[in-house]
Amino acid sequence: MKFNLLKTDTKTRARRGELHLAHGVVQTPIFMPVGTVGSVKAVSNEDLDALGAQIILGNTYHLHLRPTSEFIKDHFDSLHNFMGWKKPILTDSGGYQVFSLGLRAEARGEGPQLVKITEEGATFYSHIDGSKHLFTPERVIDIQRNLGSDIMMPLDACPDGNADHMAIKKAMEQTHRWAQRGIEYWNKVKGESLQNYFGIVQGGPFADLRKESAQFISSLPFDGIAIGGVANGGESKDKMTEAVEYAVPYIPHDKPRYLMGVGEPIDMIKAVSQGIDMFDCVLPTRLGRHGVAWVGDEKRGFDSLDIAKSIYKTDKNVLDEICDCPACRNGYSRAYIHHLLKEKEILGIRLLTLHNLRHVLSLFERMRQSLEEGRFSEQFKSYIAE
RNA sequence: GCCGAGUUGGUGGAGUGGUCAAUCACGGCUGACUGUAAAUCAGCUGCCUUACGGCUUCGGGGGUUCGAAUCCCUCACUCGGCA
Repeated sequence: MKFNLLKTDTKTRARRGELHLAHGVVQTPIFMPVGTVGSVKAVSNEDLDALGAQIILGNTYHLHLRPTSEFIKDHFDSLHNFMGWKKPILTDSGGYQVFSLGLRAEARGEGPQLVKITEEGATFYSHIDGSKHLFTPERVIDIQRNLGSDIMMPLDACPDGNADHMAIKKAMEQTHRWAQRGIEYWNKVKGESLQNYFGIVQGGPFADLRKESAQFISSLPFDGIAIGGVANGGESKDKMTEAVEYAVPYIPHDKPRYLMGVGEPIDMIKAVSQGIDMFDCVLPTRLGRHGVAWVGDEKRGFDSLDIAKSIYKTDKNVLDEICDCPACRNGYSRAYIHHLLKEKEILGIRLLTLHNLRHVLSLFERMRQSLEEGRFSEQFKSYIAE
């Protein structure tokens, strides 16, 4: 893989780059829509192309359970062929799923027996049929090799962000040992593979742990460095920003940096100013399905509208006057989309999903453009980190 | 005109003597959602009160009863059937 740094902002750590992958070049900073089970919910590949998506996510956990990575490998050779998506794909490792399954089980009082983490890996039970599975650093690489993604993520231990220092340190150290094993395995099997393998920094909200983790993960020959565990368990926005701040200085400049699971437009602008290149988040798609439209921009401010509320019943405006998404460009009114939501017509959530994805993707287009033209910190001054 | 069935909160519709301010669904309001077990989930939804609690309700009026949305009488209206 090649990561070209094209330009660096003079006032912030923001950078404009180019990620060369087997299925194409990704312009950074970039937002990656999430397509967990091999589908960005409610939209097609053609939609994603038209919206300007350059790379999407798939998930090891879900695709392993169904239809299984072996099925995809044997019958279609790759996830790309299976779903018909020609641009790059990043596959997440399932570490986060193991974490969130455990949290859900705990919330239901089922205790931790649903997920068990040992030195070997993470044992968990399928949410589909209850069958028992073991994810190890090696197994998770094999699954992602079967899927043929452009970027693979390693199995990591992803603790509750509100856990104490000792628990988060323990999870971080586990993540490091698994990272080491993953790298050793990958070096053994990768051969001429064009796939890339990123590392994940953990350490929760703690400066010492984030530094230690960033240094350790950066010392391994990963193709890029991700920062994980910043959007789990409802930490405050400040802690999110601080966690990035603690880690970034110890991540080398010549590797792409990926902030996992973030997020909201204003959080991503801030993180770009902190030197992050890549983002993914379910919010634009999930909120779209839940009736919410993201609107606004850095000039007017950002806002979100709950279109299902009755105040929009007679609103003839499009979702966002300045938006160039298919819903806004073709004049679909808030009143009509409100009606579609009330009727539970699938077109409603589809239009909102298209709109929210475009909202985010066009924000990144503006950030890249402003970086190229040297006015990033001016254009986004209200939203960048101090 | 006669016979029968019915009239419950924004809507549909339970309830057929006390545990009923009244199941439930829809609608309404509020909130949540961040590497997707989510086109999902949670709370509120007669009036007053932060709460405890209090108050007025089940077509109108009257009655029986310690006690009625539930039983009786009557009036009004709705829907069937017969004329």
